[in-house]
Amino acid sequence: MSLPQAAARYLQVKDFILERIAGGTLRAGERVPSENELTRTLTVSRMTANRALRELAADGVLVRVAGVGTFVAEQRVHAHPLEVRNIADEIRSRGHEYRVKVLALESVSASRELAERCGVKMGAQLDYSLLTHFADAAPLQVEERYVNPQVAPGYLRNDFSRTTPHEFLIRVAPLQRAEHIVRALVPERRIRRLLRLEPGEACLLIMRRTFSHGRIASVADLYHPGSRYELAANCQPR
Amino acid sequence: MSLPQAAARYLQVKDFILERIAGGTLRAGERVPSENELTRTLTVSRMTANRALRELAADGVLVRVAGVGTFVAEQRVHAHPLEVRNIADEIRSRGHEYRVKVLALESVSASRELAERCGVKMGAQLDYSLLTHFADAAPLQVEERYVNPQVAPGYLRNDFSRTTPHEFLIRVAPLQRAEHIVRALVPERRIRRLLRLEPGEACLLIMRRTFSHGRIASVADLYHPGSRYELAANCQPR
DNA sequence: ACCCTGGACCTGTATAGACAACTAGCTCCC
DNA sequence: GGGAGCTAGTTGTCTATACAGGTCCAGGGT
Repeated sequence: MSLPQAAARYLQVKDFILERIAGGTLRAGERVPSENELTRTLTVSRMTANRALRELAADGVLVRVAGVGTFVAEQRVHAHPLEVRNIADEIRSRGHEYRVKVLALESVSASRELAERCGVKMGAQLDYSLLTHFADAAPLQVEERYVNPQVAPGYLRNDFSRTTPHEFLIRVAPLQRAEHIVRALVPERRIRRLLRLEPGEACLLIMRRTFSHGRIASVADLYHPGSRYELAANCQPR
Repeated sequence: MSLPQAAARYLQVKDFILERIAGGTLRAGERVPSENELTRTLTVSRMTANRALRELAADGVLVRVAGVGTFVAEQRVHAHPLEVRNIADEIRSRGHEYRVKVLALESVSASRELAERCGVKMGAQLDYSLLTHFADAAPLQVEERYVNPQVAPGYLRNDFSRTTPHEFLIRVAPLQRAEHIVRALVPERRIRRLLRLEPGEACLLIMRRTFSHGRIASVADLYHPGSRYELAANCQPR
């Protein structure tokens, strides 16, 4: 029986910055408040502000120049092999119209199983979303996602019609590593209906965990209709 | 005209740890000196030691457990993204007995469709094999493969009980590049029976093309039972 | 017109001290 | 014998303070 532990102050500072970037108040190239300004406005010590800015810089979110200031980094493209690409781009690049439907968007308390998968304690709050991505009129992906707000804050306030979860996460919690497990299955009824699967149609499930700041930023189950989706991957051995 | 700037002390501490890991003094799972120990032995402040260990943990080199200590992280497997590993090794490494059954092994004439997929002219001769790979008694992969004898000769004479197609091809036609397409489906009856699928069970299909000497060496369809097989892939962006 | 020097402000680093939360092991008491 | 509670050690965080070095600009001297 304990009060929800207040987030560490350096995390609050990071959130302060990340929210302003995600919300558009701070744009690429712009100057973010200096350590001393943060010390005054957020009443934290300079070392705490320093840690926040330093970690954001290490993650590539900010760029720091000694003697000058700290700036929002230019957006960098994260195209690495087997990156499951942004579903919106993927759909648009094939000449279809992209549309997303938000079926759920809320904060949930982690069950034991979920907590283990997300690397948090049981009962911790996680941001949850359930989306369907459409190519023209046909559903192409059901995305069920849990986001750790400690790592990627502000997820629930994202406007998914403009920014896909993928895009949001890349911006807010720079991708360090991703883990994929791919399975084929005939899914439960809920997913079948959302994907409008034919009876007996299979489904490609990609279970994805993304890491940022050395922690799990997000856990996603991506369901795709077997008849209309395939995953391509190229390997260049070295 | 300045003396070579001494490295920051937290960097010296990081090096101290990294050198001991590289040199074998510290092995995976072993405990590294605590912050207080480093404070004493290296005469740095605890915050400096803390920063060094914290950053190494963020990089995945160390694992820290509050109240317990700091440990060298277990070696991360650096599997090539979506490299489909040798199925025999994969089965054996999970503690199962590997067995293969050769269902067909012959030379065939390429149909129009097949010729296109294999990058040869219609009617060209291709080596064909149909194998089932077993883990203990259960089929884990049905492998249907076409090999271009111009690129990888001698395929039909291979002893598959000793050398998997994968191993053979790697030896005969050095792998230059691989192309994968992954699909989920409920397969045709022939595959269902070979994989002993439950009614309505899905199947993970990996369609693989390997390139050698700039040409397509082999085209393979790898069918896996959805309930007993999953594909793992990790991405380390750089 | 040019230089150059100070000061203001910034990041980068280092330290000492403090408190919290957690863990493992020990002791003590029942 | 076993459970409760204490304790030492560990990580995690926060603060106040200090100094070094980089950058930029304004103002003054040449």
